[in-house]
Amino acid sequence: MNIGDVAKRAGLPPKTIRYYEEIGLIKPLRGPNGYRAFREQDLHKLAFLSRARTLGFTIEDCRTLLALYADEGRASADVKQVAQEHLGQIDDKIAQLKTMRDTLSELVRCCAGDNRPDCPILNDLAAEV
Amino acid sequence: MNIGDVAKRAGLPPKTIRYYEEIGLIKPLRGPNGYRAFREQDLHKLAFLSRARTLGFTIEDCRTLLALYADEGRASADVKQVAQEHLGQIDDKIAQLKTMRDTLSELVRCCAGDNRPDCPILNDLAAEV
DNA sequence: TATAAGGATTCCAGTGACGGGAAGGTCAAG
DNA sequence: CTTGACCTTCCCGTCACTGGAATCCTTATA
Repeated sequence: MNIGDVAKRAGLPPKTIRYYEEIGLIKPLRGPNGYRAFREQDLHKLAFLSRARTLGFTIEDCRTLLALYADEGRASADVKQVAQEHLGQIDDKIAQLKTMRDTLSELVRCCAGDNRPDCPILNDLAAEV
Repeated sequence: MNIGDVAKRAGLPPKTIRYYEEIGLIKPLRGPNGYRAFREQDLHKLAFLSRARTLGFTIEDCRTLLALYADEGRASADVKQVAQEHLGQIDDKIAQLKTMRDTLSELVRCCAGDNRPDCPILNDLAAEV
């Protein structure tokens, strides 16, 4: 398979696939013409990566997860730990965004949004320290 | 005021303040020794920026907001629009993170987390495309 | 007065995870 | 034989900083 085919099948841009090779996540073979020659196992890894990235895992997490996946003697506890830490970070991020949203939506609600200059949003931003 | 003083008062690292000058958000004066000489208005702008960044506005948004703040003849509608667009992006981000969290927490819940290799998290990631 | 600390300066490089685009090689169809 | 669709590598840009090196200025202390 050429990169275009795996790209479609894995749902990843060719650029991303080349990048994943560059950082050592996958190691596709090469044909005599210099083209990458992807095997089913490469596609499988790429699909794994695509899914993991969709769930927000970092590239380093993905590396760890791929290693655990390849390790038949892994403990599910190790996988769970990676996922739980990630989950914690997602929760932190959500909490942070919610705080922003609450403040912002209140400010937006209070703003007349007309052609006059007075604006509670700017007033908030410019509030004395 | 030297950069260390404004940094403390505005709650921003000196590095960030230098960066803000570099991209033209602030224009502090210079003393004869080459040190930046911050006026009250510079501090005020930095506090504004600090607050706006806390609310998640991009640097370009901040630039727009500072310009609107400086424009006595602004329409609050313009400010409101910037805030509303940002609010929309925050909401999108939250929704995306929530989707991740829901999937992830379910996977984590199903994972035994013991010393056996079988793991629903990996099974999900490795699911056929 | 020498010196040492602590702050200031600039400049360069790196972050994460790619994306854009140039310059060029390869392949299948007409 | 040419066209166009692929593929290759290489380098730069993203966003908003952060770290670190090398150097300069100021202030406090021995």
